[in-house]
Amino acid sequence: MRRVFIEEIANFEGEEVALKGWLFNRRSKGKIHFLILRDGTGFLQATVFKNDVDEATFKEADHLPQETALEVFGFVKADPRAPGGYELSVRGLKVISKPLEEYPITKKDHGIEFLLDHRHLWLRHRRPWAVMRIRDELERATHDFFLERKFLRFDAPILTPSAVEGTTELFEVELFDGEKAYLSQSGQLYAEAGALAFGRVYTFGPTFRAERSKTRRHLLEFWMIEPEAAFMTHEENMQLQEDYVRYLVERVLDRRAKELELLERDPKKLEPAAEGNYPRLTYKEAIELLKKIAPEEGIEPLPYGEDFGAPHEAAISRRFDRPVFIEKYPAAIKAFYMQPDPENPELVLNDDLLAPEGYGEIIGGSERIWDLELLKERIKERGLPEAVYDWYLDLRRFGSVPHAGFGLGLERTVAWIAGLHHVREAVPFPRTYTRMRP
RNA sequence: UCCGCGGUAGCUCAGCUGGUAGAGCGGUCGGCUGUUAACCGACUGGUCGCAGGUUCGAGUCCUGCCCGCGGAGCCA
Repeated sequence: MRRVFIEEIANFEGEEVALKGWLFNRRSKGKIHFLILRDGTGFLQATVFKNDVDEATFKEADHLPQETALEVFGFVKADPRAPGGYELSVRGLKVISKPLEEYPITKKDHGIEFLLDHRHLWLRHRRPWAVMRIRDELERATHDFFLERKFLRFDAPILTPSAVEGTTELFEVELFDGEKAYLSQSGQLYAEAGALAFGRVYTFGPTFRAERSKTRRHLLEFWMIEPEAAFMTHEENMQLQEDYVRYLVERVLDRRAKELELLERDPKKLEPAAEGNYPRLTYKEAIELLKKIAPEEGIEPLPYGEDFGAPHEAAISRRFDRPVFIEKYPAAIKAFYMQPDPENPELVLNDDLLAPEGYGEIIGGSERIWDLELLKERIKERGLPEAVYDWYLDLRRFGSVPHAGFGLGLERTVAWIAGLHHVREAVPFPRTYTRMRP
């Protein structure tokens, strides 16, 4: 008998098959038991009729606890009463293992604290199932997109000697004899080295920020995709970002419709993002827009020269049906390595991409300073230790070229596309200011 | 770090001006031939976050601490 997976069950209508998985839920109706099975690829209803199986099997099926591991044999039937349109008409079953204790996650009413305490088990349930499959799709789409564009996958180190931007808090790691290293907060500087070696690269890896942040947009450990390309201009950088995000959304709409439906995420809200034509505001225009909409959004307008807070970003992003760029910020509030705008050296050639519906920033990018003297000057101005950037300055000493790149936060992108309230649901085992377990 | 809210059964919560600890869900057993978080009946279930104080008496009032949740700042 052929072993099949729930995902492909429709291909086996009328056939007798074997299914290996777990009991997700059980309902009984006298002479029929309904077993809801899961096998990782999906969820399927199995019916056990009294007349279809021997007496012992019928009785056993009515007493299987939730999360029993089992192998089920039966015929695949199309039935409109079955969720998903197909069900398994059971002829026999074999228990592989029974739970030793009562399974803690029940059918309803759990708070987020309890669920996160049991994240290792919660992952078996519908919502995490849908979210993780969307995350997986975004990861695969990322590799496909950059492969098509001839970007080399380039892994940046995780243990690093110092901060990239010198501002954010770092997690310290003890090496040998009192020597210290830090967990990477960005692969960007290394991606720049890669861009000058391979032309176009992207990193895809974990990054760490030791910030005592307690918001729906922050994790201590998150995954970032950081493309970097030699000779790429600010304009081309923004176009690449738009193409990339568009591609991600298209892929999820195309291949993860079922998961979106399960999450009650309306695909119509994502369709504009799959079309492109992302609006572009300059920092100055964004400040003006905020002045206009502040009263109805119930926020304070922002004086020119200050960086947007979360409520400002949310307010701006709510005005558009698709992601919106904000470009050319004042140099003073941005990182040291950003290239000045030739039209106004007070500004830099950078951009943030804000996801709609109030989700806010998912990308930060810029053209990088490629002139050695200017870069040295900026490092000095910010009071950063020049010695640690010595190798980075080498990139400007030997065959320096204009180049640009950006970083996309994976969990924030998953949260937006899947319609989640908090990024902690966008990663299998979230690490936050208040949570390190399981 | 700051502001706000909370911690009572395995889970989600109620518990009024202080007076013998409650419900629903879950679990177990039984019933039911199409359930959709099924339904019906019975049974099962407590260190009221921790420590101290006030009181004849504290889940309830007071003080301190711990933990969590929501938000801010910082950022992707």
